[in-house]
Amino acid sequence: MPPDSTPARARATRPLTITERARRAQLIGVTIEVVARYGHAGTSLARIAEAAGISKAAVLYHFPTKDAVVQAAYASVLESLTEYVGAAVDARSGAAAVDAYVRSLVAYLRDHPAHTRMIVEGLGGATGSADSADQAGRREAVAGLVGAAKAAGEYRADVEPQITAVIINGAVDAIVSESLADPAFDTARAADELVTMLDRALAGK
Amino acid sequence: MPPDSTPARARATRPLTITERARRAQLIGVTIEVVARYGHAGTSLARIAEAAGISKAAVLYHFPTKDAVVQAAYASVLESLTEYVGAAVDARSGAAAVDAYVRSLVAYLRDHPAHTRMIVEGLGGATGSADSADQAGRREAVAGLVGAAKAAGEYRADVEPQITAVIINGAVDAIVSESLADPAFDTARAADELVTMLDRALAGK
DNA sequence: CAGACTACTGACCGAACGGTAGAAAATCCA
DNA sequence: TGGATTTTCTACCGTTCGGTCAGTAGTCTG
Repeated sequence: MPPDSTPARARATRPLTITERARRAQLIGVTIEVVARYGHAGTSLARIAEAAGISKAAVLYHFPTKDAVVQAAYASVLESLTEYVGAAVDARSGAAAVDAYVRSLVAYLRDHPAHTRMIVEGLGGATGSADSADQAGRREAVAGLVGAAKAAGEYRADVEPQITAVIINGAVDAIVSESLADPAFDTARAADELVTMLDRALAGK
Repeated sequence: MPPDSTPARARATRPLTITERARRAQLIGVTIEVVARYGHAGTSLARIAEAAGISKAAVLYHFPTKDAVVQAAYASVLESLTEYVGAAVDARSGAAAVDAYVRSLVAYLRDHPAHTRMIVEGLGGATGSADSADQAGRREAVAGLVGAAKAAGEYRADVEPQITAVIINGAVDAIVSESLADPAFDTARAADELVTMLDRALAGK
């Protein structure tokens, strides 16, 4: 009997049961689906519980609040995406790393529509995430890539990494959003086109 | 006594009173502010009414539903923006029109922060708008501009208008969003940078 | 001045929200 | 087997939501 007044797990990093892990994983999974389907505003505790086949109270037994569930789901998606893109980017350097960033991001999001919808929702949605911090981190990462390509002499000297990063991220996001709105949109071709444009615009002399 | 069961104005295009016009305009104005400040999810009928200094019922006297108020506000912003950008674009042709599109859009949104926040909110928000239709229209418009520049021989022959339009819109939106998150961000410089990049990437041989 | 119409209020409604309480299953361990 | 612990349930609470309703000042008109 630890002096743990909290009814929900959460406290003092107890070992975490098998059932606990399984339920958490399941709840995160269904929450991703629910947010992808109904949007942030349409994601209620009741809906998550129903999708998981348990009661609202059971959900709140595993997570302290509804927001905690959504945030965990969001973090899960972000981690998965970051790992995927990170692997692709780390395998190259210079301008090739920037190209890999564009292509892997588009590829990942094409292959994981639910994740994509959740992230797109989350970018606009207020509740769920560290939003602007995430975005700033992403910009810095890309700016780092651009800066490296510039330092390697592959990009022109007058390229401004921060601004370029904002533009690249915006272009990639637009390609992803477009493919969500119009499934017939050829994302791979669009990614190729973007890479070509970046090469012509940034490479050089 | 026309067979008009609807309590709210709305029906049969009656002349529309002075007070009516004034209240409508006021409600649209405060709704833009409220959405800009609290987001789509945080915009309740009560909040709109309070901001306008009248009761909820009074708001619903002038508009049939809450969504109608939000939609009217959204349409108002869109119309204003479209007019501004349209004027700038129509004054040029070819590649210069594309440049004007980028610059005027960034300029307008820099000068109207509340409008900007409402639009950015609206793009992600489910309730308010014809969202995807608006986006598609916007893409077509820009694709038309790109196509014209291409036909005029200012852009390379292998430029794909649709994909290019998606990329341009994404880049512009990213610049705008960035300036919202970081007021110190130099949007005019970013717009210049983007225009330069587009010139290098698309202009052609 | 009577009646109609405009513009509005406050009180209220049902539904949905996130979250809590207490008891009941299910499971584990001695 | 039996007591403790984990996991889940049903029932409920308070709040907020969009929206309705009956009534009422004020104004305009015949």
